[in-house]
Amino acid sequence: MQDTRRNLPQLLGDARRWFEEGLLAAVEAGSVTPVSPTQTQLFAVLDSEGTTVAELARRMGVTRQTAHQAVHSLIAAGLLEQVPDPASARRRLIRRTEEGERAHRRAVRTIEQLEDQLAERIGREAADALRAALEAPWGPPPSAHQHDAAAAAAGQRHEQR
Amino acid sequence: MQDTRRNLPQLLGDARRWFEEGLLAAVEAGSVTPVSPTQTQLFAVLDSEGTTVAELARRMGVTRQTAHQAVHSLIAAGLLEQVPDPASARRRLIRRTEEGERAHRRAVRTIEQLEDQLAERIGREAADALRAALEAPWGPPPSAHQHDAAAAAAGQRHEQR
DNA sequence: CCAATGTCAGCATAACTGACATCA
DNA sequence: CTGATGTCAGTTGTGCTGACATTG
Repeated sequence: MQDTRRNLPQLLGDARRWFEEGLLAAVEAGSVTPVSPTQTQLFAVLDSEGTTVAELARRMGVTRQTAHQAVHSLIAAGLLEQVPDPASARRRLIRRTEEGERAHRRAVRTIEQLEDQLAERIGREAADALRAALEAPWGPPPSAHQHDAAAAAAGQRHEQR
Repeated sequence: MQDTRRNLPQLLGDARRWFEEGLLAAVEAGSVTPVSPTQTQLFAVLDSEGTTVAELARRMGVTRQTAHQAVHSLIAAGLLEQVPDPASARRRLIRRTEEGERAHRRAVRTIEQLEDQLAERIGREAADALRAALEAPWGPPPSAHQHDAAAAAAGQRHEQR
């Protein structure tokens, strides 16, 4: 039974898992920092100036409540902190603590190393092509109910409901 | 702030979501077949001759129980059926029903169309390069310490416990 | 008796929706 | 007042572990 080559979405999922397993292994080996996939993503969308929970939720594509919970657990872990926004009393900015900053840098370096290792295995060209293809503007998923044209124009392929 | 370019794992995740959203939208538009990501994967690992639940679990990289549950819900939906294995009474083969077969073919076609649409948007070369890079043998995730050498020798980048 | 299989039950986690108080 | 925000629930779905009967 010819499966018309392997499933592209499945291949993508496997590839992501490859990275996440590598990252997880490295993190577990190097420290006791508990890292869930969600927390990884949270760190990825965090900027160093500080961000509100609602904004983080939008970037991750989840609800405020979900983001709130993820942030909460990371605050409990000592990696994030909440500071009042000087510009507005109702907002609270989420920032990395010292330790969170260290953990983040470590994670970024690990991912870079993984990418390098990947290049060694499948060739630098293939790895670069992979990144290039992924970075290209894919636009919104086709036939996804299209008032999203606006969101597409907004540039990202995140949807913010 | 230069984030050393975007996160490769994150890009992979976004790409997969692009496909899954497209598939979901198409399926929802075309029929009432409820499709969860797990069920998608289940169909992907199913072969037309029929397979046992335990085997499916191994292919998906989950426990028998998890696979069993996924299969169960799809049986309830009328897409799969259980038939006794003529070769062994303790085994029961999982197969697609007529309707399941149709749904599967539709899904496969949809994914192909999505891939074509992607090629239109980012260029055929980039799309082919993407697939080529993903299909290349990545090997086991690095730094997954050395007792994994055995698992690596086992061949796949699935782990089967 | 042993090993693999199919299945039932309980638990944990992570996403969601609902509701509400607060403040610009 | 309206709307956005932060937060506290409750709910659902999906995966896991534990346990057990069946069968080769």
